[in-house]
Amino acid sequence: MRGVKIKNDDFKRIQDSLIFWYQINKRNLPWRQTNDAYCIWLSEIILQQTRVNQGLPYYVAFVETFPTLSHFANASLNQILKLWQGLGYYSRARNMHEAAKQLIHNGGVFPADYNALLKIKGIGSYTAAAIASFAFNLPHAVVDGNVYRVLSRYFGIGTPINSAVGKKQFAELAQRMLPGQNSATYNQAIMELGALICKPEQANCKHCPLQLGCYANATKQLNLLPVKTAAKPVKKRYMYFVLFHDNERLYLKQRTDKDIWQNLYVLPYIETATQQPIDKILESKFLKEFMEQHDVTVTVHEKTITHKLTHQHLITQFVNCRVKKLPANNNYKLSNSRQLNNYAVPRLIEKYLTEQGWL
DNA sequence: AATGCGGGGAA
DNA sequence: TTCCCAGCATT
Repeated sequence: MRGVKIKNDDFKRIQDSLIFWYQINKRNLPWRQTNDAYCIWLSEIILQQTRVNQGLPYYVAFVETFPTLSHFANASLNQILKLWQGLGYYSRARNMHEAAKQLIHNGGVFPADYNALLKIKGIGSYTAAAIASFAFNLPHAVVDGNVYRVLSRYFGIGTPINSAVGKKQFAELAQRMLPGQNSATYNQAIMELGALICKPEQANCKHCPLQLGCYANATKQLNLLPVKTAAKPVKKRYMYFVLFHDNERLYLKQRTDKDIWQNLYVLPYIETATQQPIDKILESKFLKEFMEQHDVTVTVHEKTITHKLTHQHLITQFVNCRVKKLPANNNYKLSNSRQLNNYAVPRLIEKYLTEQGWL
């Protein structure tokens, strides 16, 4: 990588090129039609680690269902989680709900100040800058995955973006790059360039407004930048879910541990340290007792389903246990098909229940 | 500084 | 398959 020597003269040209390109090529996205802090906040949280195409329908649904901060704050967490279902990283929904209640308690307005925004649950450096910029037109540079990519490639900066040093370096550079005028448009522009042109793979350099002067383009190192320290290998988990039901109602359990899917509902399950033949699971205490006490019709879903999360792979298998009448149980919540619509469940469970005709 | 947290789209 | 997405909280 080349040494980072940047003349301030370069900045004006880069800023103007980016903004000019953006005005012509920007996507028409609903959160770009507003400067309402609540809507900006909602969109930014939804878009954390989430592509626009995936988050867009959720944003529309949330604005529709909860038009204002106070609507959002007054909803129940379960209601919010249900609407969030399928989007992942559910702590975002929990943090938003807490933040909303807190904000309403303090008068119901978002602070027009970067450091005050930073104190709000679920708002980190990126989101604080985004809200400060897009809602209040304050001069704070956003630094997200797009910005890391564009800056590291253009300037040839090889500092790992997930190191403390790298974060500081890129944050300072991004802030220096920020124009005094039109900073909000510039922030949108550099992210849009990263999303549409300076993509992780197959960057479209031929149509890039910054191709002249771009280090990675000149040296053909697009695939080497940005630098990121290696991630840990994914962990494997083995989970066996059981659909206890009587055709009318089924058992659900809400997850409470600091683990995946916190606060969401799942079917009763057992987890094992290693993969087990399903017969072994059927003989386990978990199922055996139930089968001895009831007249059970067992149907095993023979194929295992691997549900891939970013940091762990869940090797799962489903068992259908039908009884004549499902009794109440202190460990589980009874739910019929209609009530099921009020409980947020992980995608994995949603798919199985849909397959089985419950959703 | 390291770790955990979802789900899906693109190549 | 692999990568990574408008990141953040916790330890």
